[in-house]
Amino acid sequence: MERALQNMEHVPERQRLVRKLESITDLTEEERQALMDLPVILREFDAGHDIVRSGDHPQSCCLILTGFVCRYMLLPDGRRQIVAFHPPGDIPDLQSLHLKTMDHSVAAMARTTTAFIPHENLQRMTQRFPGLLHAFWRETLIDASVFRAWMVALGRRTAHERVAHLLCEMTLRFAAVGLAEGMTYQMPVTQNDIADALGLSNVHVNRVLQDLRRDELIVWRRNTITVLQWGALKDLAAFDPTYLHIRNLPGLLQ
Amino acid sequence: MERALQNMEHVPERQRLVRKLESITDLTEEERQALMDLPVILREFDAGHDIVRSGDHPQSCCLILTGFVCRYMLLPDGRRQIVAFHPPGDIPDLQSLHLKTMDHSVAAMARTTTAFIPHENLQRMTQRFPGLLHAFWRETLIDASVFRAWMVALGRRTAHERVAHLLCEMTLRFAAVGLAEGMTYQMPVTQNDIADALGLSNVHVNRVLQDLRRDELIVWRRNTITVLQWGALKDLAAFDPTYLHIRNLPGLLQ
DNA sequence: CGTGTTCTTGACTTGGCTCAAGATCGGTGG
DNA sequence: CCACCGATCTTGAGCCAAGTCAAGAACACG
Repeated sequence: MERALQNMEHVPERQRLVRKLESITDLTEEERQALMDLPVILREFDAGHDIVRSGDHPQSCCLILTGFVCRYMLLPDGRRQIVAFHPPGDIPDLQSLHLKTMDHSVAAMARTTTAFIPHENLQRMTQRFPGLLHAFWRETLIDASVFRAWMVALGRRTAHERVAHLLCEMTLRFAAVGLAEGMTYQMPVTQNDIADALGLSNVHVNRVLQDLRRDELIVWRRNTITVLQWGALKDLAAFDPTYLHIRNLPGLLQ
Repeated sequence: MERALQNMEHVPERQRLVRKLESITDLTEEERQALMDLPVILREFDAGHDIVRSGDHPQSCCLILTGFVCRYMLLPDGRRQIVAFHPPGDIPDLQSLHLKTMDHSVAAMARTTTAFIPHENLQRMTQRFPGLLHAFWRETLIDASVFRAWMVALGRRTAHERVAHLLCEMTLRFAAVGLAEGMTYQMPVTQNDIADALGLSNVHVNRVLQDLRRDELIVWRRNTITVLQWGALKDLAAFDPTYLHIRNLPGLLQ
């Protein structure tokens, strides 16, 4: 269930953290090495299981190695709002370094491998490498920037625009960590999950997706998404990638 | 229009920053002093004017000394989403330290005095006092936490719940920086602004507010808000203050 | 091949929107 | 001190985007 990572294990997966950080900031060779050498605990989670729970006081942060994860909040009567999605390379609860009580939960959307990094190891590393401290701060700031973009979607976009916007965002984020092949990527979410992320009902999400498929903007079969007409999708969403603060966007996706 | 702050000027207003940070973290005497001694540039803004604009590359952060400020984003067709409100003591664009391009704007909602703090001064101070660096990081993390709470409101709460939730939040935040007298505070926003913050129309906000007044949960005349029935408002909003990460909440407001 | 999950469809409902007009408020200048 | 004017608030009527409910189809997986 839970064990320390051995040297040379999961190297490509761990590099995704480096790649993620390098998509938003500069790292020195030393910093890259420090990240790869960070002692972590491996844990696996099945789809639908919570990785961290609202109210917890975590002692470590979880890096997603494989799989897919969401963060969500529940109202007392069970209404759910998904506030973020996280592909591999992300650390969804980085904030727990400073905010001791979790105000939301993190859940696996598919079978997920996580590397738990004890807070003390992170603290020690950021003391030694202030550059990494700033990289992590920057990462949380971009997190917040994405929240703002979602707020605009939730508050002021129509259902069609919201779905298109989410698809644009996820396309870029998967591409940024090297998990897209051209315009195709794997995102293991149900229409219900999309609904809870976009403040819609599952029925309505279904109808919107049918429209997008009918108009041949996307293909979405099982967990595989392909964007057929990036320009049209971008226009529909009024998508402006500035808020992702990704450097060196792939040319295709400008 | 714009000038350097003189010693001994605006001391109570500048202390609000200290007070704000102390509502969420511990400061040493040295850190408090460093904050008070920080060289800044004073600027005044009239209601409705932008303080920072989307697309800008600011070289300083703006501390709100007096007045009231919002952050907002616009869609190409003019739809507006307000993503945050900031009473005095807040630094709404603290993120510009790391994210060079503003992805949203900051606007004055009433005549507002700001203290612009050059990035280099902030950098120097946080190098000297790592505790302040962590305080500022923490502040941006709480910012993000508030965004998440707003996302839940925008995505999953009814109009009545949204309005009640916003009122609960603002009551606590004004109280935390000493700008509330009991359950009364001054918040210079129009019903239109509330609508743009909550993803509603101004007409509907008007009707909801009438309900809240009829049920004697609140009084709202001009810019003065008084919460008459904190318990009932809290229940209606299903308000849980955890997400504000405020230490030592006033007992009244538990 | 059976079973639970996810997707799809239709029929109906509704919360909140739009439009438009009138009332009220607060600040300004004479 | 009052008259005026633009901004804000209020009200009513009609509408529509998206929700709810419920049942059936397709799918994935053991």
